Amino acid sequence: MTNSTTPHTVPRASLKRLPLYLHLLENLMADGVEYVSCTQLAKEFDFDAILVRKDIELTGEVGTARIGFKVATLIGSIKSFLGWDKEQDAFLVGVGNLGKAILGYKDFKKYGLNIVAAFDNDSRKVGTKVFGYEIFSTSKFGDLAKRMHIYVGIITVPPEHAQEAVDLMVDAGIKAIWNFSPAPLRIPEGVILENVRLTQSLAVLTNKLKRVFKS
Amino acid sequence: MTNSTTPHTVPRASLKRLPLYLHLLENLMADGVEYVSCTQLAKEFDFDAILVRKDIELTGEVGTARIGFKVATLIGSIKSFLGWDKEQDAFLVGVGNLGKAILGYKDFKKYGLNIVAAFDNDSRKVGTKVFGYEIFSTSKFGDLAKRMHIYVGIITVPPEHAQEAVDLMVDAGIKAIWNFSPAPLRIPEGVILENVRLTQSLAVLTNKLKRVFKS
DNA sequence: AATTTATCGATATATAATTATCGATTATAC
DNA sequence: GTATAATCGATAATTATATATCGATAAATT
Repeated sequence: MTNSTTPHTVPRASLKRLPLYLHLLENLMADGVEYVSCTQLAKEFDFDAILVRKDIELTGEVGTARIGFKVATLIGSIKSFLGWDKEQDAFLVGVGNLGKAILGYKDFKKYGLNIVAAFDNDSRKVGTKVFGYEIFSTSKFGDLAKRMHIYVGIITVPPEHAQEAVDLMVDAGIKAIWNFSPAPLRIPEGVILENVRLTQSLAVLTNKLKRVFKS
Repeated sequence: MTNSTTPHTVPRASLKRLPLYLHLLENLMADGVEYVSCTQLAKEFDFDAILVRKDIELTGEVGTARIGFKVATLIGSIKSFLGWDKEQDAFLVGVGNLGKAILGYKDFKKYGLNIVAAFDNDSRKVGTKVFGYEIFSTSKFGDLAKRMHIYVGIITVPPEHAQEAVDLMVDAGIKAIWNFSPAPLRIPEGVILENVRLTQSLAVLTNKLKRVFKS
């Protein structure tokens, strides 16, 4: 279950495929399926079976020939490997359209992320509630983060305020930042920054589309 | 400006870096900067300068030694390479929290994506307006898409309805699908599918965080 | 019980992506 | 004017990632 031979560098690509497997495995589990092979998993995603096996290998899980992996324990291994087995509390800054959408998405809890409060600069928003979350003034961020031992911050502010939000979070002892703003951000050594950039994904789409129309 | 030596396979990673450069270049342009070198660009993102040069090479743009690239023409080359120089009309299906957030994000137009209408199954939503977009019944999708020559579809429905949305779009002649649902989707040959999976990004974040807390 | 088949883990190969090297070029400093 | 330094494009080397091969193993088939 635990992995004693974890390599120093986990391929980012593998890390991104594991949630896909997990999602499918949970469906299989719900359907009462007990065992699954890499071949089966691979078929679902049009991946190479060996690729899936190597990804699973990262989690430390071992399978049995001709049978595959036990669905229930594999789910546990992947969750544990991703850090989704124990809940991480998080604060969100920026209650605009995107911030609201994230607050409204209840499933993050299944992925170990528990948003506990939201913050905004706009005094008209402060004090209101969004999907059950009270909106606090950003001036309260540091105090509350320290008091509640929050280490994860989510940034959904407009790009021109994104660096401010980062600084606020860093000062408050935030260790990992999930950033949805398109601005390039500066963070000190030791703080983790993970960006969600919609325009990057759009770029891949439109570039491919361009070539479709060309041919 | 145009690129006669485009390789068959554009590295996806390059495609995702180009919008980063573009964003920065537009800021430089606004500041009146005329020329920029790969070294400068690389410094902004903590990339290797050679990596940036190779990415730019893909767009077909050529620079001059000791000077670099002309900001204005480089912006044009990147936009053209990404297919962002001419507008693509798009339909969005699924006006929930995320769908609304995307409808409210006006900047996509800058990236060549022009959302023209939104669709939802929920009869209570049909006929209402969200950020100026009228919400249509999904039953109207095919007709309107064909009539308006729409080739791009955006999926922001709950995962259990995502495949339906894909089928609807494919039947309507949609060529490229930008999918925000976490469900694994089946598409026919020739249709482009680009997924935005928030849980993948979250996986990278939490896995890194886990290792921070371990050490 | 022997044979076949699917799948495993381990190791090796191939492909893709990134980084390094090098000669050429052009502004800046002397 | 000549030397110096920065940066280019092109090519080579390195590293990372994905795929292929192979013996071992365990169920299914005969």
